[in-house]
Amino acid sequence: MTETVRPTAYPESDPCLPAQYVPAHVEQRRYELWVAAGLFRADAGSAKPPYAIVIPPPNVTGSLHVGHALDLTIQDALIRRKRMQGYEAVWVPGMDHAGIATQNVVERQLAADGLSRHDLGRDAFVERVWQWKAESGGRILGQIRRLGLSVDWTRERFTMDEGMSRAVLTIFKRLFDDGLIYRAERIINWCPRCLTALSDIEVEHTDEDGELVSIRYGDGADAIVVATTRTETMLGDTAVAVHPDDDRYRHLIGTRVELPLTGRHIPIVADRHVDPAFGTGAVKVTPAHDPNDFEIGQRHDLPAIAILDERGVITVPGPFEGLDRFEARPAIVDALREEGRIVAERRPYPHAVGHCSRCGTTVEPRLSLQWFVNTGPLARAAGDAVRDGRVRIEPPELAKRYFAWVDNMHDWCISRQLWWGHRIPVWYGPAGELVCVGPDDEAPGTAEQGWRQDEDVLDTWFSSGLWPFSTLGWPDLTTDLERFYPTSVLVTGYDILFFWVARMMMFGLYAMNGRQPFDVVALHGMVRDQYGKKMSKSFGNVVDPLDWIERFGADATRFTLARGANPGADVPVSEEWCQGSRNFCNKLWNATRYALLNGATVDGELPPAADLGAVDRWILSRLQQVTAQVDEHFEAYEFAKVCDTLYHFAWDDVCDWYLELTKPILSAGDELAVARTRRVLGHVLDQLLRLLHPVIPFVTEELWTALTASATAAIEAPAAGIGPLTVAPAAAEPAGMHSIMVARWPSVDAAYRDAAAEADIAALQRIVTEVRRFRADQGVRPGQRVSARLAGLGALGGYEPLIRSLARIDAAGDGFAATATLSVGGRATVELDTRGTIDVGAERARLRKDLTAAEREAAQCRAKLDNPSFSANAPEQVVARIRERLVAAEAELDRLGRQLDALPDA
RNA sequence: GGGCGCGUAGCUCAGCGGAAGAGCACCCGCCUUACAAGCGGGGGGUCGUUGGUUCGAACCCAACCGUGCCCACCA
Repeated sequence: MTETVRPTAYPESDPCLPAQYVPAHVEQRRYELWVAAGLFRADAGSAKPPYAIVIPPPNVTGSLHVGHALDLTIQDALIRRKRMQGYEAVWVPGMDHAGIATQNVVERQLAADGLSRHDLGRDAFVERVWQWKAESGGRILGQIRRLGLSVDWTRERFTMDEGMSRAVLTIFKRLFDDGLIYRAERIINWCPRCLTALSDIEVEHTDEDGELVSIRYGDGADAIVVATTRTETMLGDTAVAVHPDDDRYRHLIGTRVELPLTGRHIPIVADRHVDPAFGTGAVKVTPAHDPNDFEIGQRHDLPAIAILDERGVITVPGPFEGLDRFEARPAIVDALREEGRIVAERRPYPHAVGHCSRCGTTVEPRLSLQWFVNTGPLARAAGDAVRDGRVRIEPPELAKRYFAWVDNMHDWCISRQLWWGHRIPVWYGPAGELVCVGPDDEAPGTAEQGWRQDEDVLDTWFSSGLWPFSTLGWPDLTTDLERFYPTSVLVTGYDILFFWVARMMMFGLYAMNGRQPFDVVALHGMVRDQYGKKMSKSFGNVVDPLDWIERFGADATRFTLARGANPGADVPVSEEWCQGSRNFCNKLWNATRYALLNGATVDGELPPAADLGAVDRWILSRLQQVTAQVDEHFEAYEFAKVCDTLYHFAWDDVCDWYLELTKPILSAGDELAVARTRRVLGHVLDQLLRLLHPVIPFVTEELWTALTASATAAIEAPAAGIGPLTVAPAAAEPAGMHSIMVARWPSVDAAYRDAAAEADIAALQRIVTEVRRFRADQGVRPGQRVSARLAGLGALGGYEPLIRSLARIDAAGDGFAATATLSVGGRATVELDTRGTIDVGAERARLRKDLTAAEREAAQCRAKLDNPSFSANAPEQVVARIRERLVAAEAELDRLGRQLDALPDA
């Protein structure tokens, strides 16, 4: 099968790429080609091993920020690599309806028109949210494309779509039937602005300066002093509690005391919860407004008197009625003071206060009737799955946090007094019946018959917790579910380890009969600015990934993020670094350009190592090493190391040395050697581009296509340049579209590991660098020729022309006089004729500096070797290495000394 | 109040028991025929402090100082 391929980023008449890479010419077009060719689509029916990732669904509200870009880049890199490795890789995209967040956004829009959701009514409001979802969601999908993410668009899901809703109903019913979902009156976190219950994780604690007020309840001998930061709740007190063993109060237990301002008398009870050492050792008990007090109330059968309405306004008849809770507090303190009840005021008194994570309003503990998940058994299973190794958390340190959370989880309040979300599938009948409805059930009765459905919706995290299996078709036993569950890895920020990961674990294990939702949880950190500061709008350091994509390209943006991504570590980024990444892409572009101009090819077998020179054997050996390292780092989710390894291999080894070393070879005219090096050059770039493709997909695709296509063209029609081409896919690759996406992931070929070649080229590099350094120290102009004699090259003898070319030194002719000698690695020497070029003062200074260094080195080695404990305890290898160092240092000292003596006087 | 992590070159970080590293920034010199989004060379760190373990410590242990994050129903 053949494909017509048209290289696109450069004119057809010009066989060479332009000197700069322009991402905008490539990215969007290339993405559409990939989608059109179906390269992102997974086939559940294939025989390949499965590899699956579900996208952490972004909230439909808003747009993707740079944190998403990091998260998604990592996943794309994993998916693209596995796809190249021959896995059936599926990446399921989708979005989350984000109940409270989305409802807030739409309510704000309404508020701008002076409307509330109640003006529209429930149905119209929800309709309005769906409209917003379409608009906002479309923007996110566009961003996913711009980032080049290879998600399977045929499998896109939304947490509110029909299949997901069935999943929600199904699991709700099952949990209900198993007694793991219940309805109860409890103290929950209440947001008086959003007017809904919140779960524990939706509450953010901050330390605030409050006031600790000590109030005397009762009078005379029976008086008792309590301390509180929430003075206004005293209106709802129904007891005072003391520790049963507290001698100060033992005589009061069972008596009643007057509650100021109310005329009520409340009992003094004994409860072990009270800490006698804190404050006065006596606690006011307000069962309706404090979780601890609620429990004390339960134990002592105390009434719960609610004093606040849902907006936090005092409802108790009297002088404080109608006051907001924060107005009531000072008012009540004043009133108590007037009565002489205030014993002490401590201010400021710092203590933690909970805030609604969505709007920042101080949450109010409120007694109300809500739905809960009994998390006990679910959380235990979620912990065990990690403890017994079925699920691996990466980095492992973060597992401690996971356990701390999962092992101490309270029951989960799942009902929300919102309109946007999955409505709780419970109906209440005329006689107080309660019926939980599953996906296949009818409503038990009509409104006329007196039946009504629960008004509340479920916490967003309830449906997100089903994501890894509901997106694959659950509750139906689909092929996707069978093939791709458990998913391979979950990639997300450590910030939602509790919010989301723990929920998915609980539900996944429960719904899928003990099978975990994913094998690995790979956690990354937060994107920060170049000083490690958190990004914030008010600080003005927020990076918009689209902005970077437009200015530097999607690849540069991705590379910048991946380059900082070590497991669990925060990722600092800056515009300068993104520029650096852009430069790197451009470097690859130009390296390929060089290769194309010099006839690099991927056609035909790679020559066996035995037929190759040291330069080619060296770069191939390095390639094997790098391939192995990249694999290792990928498997450890160490993307920063993947990038670092490839960056240095590409830039230092390939560009700075290999390409330079091939220049003399390719122009030497030995046809066979030229052909072989062209083949190696083609191979190295081919493999390098493949290794980089997961992280920087666009530029690698563009270059790889050009490299593989033009090589064929050069053979078929060397003179014609590059026109539309007919390219046969290389035999070893899967048939289909010619794309690096379906090219095989490089594997290590031990036959090309070559320690000798690596040592030889390392020596060559040292020689060249030494000469360059000498020239720079001496101020020898780059264009100025210096003649030199090389000796002791050994195996590098054949590379003298290369060395001369790179170091810019001429052969020694008649009248050559060695005036300076460089010794490299105790083996090769370079004698230079520096007459007319040398700066004697500079040379003397250089020699003295080197001499001092050598002296220090020798002294250090001697000190070690003279230490009997060292030779007794240190491993053989270490001792041998120190001996070698000493020998080398002494030889160096000798040489430098003689050279210094030989130097003419200034 | 508990728990976790981090302090290595000006900035961001890698190294985690045997000769102090990278990127960017900085200095010097170069339009060397793939690339000035580039090339060559260079300076710069008693690896937070103080003790300890070891023949040997940036690396292990302890304390302290600084810093960040997470969890938290002691009023």
